[in-house]
Amino acid sequence: MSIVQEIKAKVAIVLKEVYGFEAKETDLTINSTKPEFEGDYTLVLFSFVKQLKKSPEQLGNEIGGALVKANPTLFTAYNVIKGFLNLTIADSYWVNFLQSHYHEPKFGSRPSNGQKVMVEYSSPNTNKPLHLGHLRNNFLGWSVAQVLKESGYEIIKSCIVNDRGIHICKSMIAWQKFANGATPQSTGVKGDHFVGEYYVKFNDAYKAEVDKLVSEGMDKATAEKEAPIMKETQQMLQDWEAGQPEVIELWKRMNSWVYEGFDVTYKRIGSDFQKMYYESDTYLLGKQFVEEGLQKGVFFKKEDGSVWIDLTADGLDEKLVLRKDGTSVYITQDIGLAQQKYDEFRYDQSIYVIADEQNYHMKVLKLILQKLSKPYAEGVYHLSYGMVELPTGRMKSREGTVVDADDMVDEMVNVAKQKTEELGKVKDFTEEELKELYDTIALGALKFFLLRVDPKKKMIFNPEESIDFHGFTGPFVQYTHARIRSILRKAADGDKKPEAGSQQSEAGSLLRLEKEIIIMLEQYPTILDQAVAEHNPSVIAIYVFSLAKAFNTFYTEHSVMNAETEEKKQLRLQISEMTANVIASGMGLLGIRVPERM
RNA sequence: GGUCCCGUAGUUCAAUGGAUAGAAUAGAAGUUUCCUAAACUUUAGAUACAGGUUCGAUUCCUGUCGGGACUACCA
Repeated sequence: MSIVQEIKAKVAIVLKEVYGFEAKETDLTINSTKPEFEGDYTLVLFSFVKQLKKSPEQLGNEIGGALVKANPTLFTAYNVIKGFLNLTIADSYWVNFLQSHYHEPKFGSRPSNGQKVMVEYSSPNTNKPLHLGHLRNNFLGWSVAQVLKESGYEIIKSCIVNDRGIHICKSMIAWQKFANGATPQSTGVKGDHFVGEYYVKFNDAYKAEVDKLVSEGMDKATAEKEAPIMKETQQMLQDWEAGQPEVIELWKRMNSWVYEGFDVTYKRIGSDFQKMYYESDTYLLGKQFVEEGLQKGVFFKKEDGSVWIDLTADGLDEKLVLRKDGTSVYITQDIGLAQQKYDEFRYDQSIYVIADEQNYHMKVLKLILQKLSKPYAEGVYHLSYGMVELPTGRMKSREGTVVDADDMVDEMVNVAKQKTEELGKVKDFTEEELKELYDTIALGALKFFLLRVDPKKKMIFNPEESIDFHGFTGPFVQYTHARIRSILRKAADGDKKPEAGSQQSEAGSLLRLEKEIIIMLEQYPTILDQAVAEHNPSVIAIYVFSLAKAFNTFYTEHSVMNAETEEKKQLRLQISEMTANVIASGMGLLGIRVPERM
């Protein structure tokens, strides 16, 4: 039980015994006490002033007095300011907490709760390389999965690859026309980038053809349909669906280039999946549900044979689920895939990490599944995240403003290398160690940058200002960790190691900065609960930064190894060790490694 | 047109309806015979606008203004 829960329980007892008032958990608001007041935690009194018909001051004094009297070892003091009851927790409580947990590397993790959650994320198209937006998706999906895992859920990470469709055929047509048989091997270009180049070439050629037709007097809409290269592409899609061997072979060949490229990127950024789905396998799956929906009266058929669902009662529109030619659309495929995932894994919850431009689509998907009475419908959760934008607005591939994922990582590694060399603190590192350190710092900076913002909100990335290594950043937290590890190494080298429980209550009263850190450490499990409830890793990033910041302040103010007494030294070593552990765990949940030295 | 989201320091981000709206960065001024200065300290700077609900509103409601997404027999 966290200290806040404990305070709430004690307050509830007092309210009942003194006033005969049954307080609900939600009636009680406990906040951290503002630094300008005396105390650690604060009970907000206004909410039951009315029911108890007393002034806030009187109420505060009565409750405070009763709390201290009933729990003299937990509360040592209280004061009332306006409607706020500030409570001071006994130092012995904090020291006791520290001594029972400082040596746990996995403090905060929970045992299995038997729930199974699928997390679908990344979901790339095989016609172009990953960009900055994909990185946000990948980091977010991976991190949310990891946070859930740490909290006791069984996790299956999955990925649906959009490997077919008109956009894939565009790269294929362009390759046929312009490549002269070139390959990633012959050109030395990474496979996904190689294919992406032909996607760009298609668009250039297409635009030229449209412009030409328009200049010959055709209107734009017609020209866009009539451009020869587009007609060829559509023909190729039909050939693909018909299974024409040459087209299939080219498709496989080009996709395999892309996968080789993706593998490199995924490995580098730490994305992994237990289950891959390919749209080429799943795009026909949903059709059987059309019949089911018609029978259940959930769907209806129009005169032309197309099938729809009426969602106007739910505030949405009519939505097509089957074309008049009998082929399925995107939403139909998603229904099929949801069923296939459920058949295979029997999940309790299925999280889709998809950008917020698809909010409407995902709402429709869940509604349809509910109306079809699917047992898994309620477990469908759209983890909607905002787009990464440039200061000038959205990234547009046509305008060449897309920030490429591989380039981004490369650039970060270069900055990390340059910075590290400037500072010259790890001159004794081997080539290998240096390489690993640069990667750790570069990805730490990038992941922290993308995860520190609430996922729901769109965020702006300015390529002009490269991602900083100072302040509210990954490297700041990593640096703090390295500093602490340095102290702990020195302590281990020197005299005896600290022993749990041996110094209880001998360290004297806690200094303000010591207590501040212990209070924060105690809050870590509560922070994890919040991250789970909100599907939001940013609360961990913010927390871990605050903790590192608090430690740095403490570190400047007080010496660990040259503490005033041996007892203080042991206490501070315990604070240091636990802070390092919690930083490492929290960063680990963000997918960020922490170095021993930097 | 309809549905939804968003407007907080110069900039990028915080704030379960709670105390004097927090950080970071950029700006100004400082700190290194002492555990890593990728650090620390001090300073200045913001809730788009107008109403309403409330003991209390950045937060909830209404309206105005501004920005964005979605609204395809594309995926």
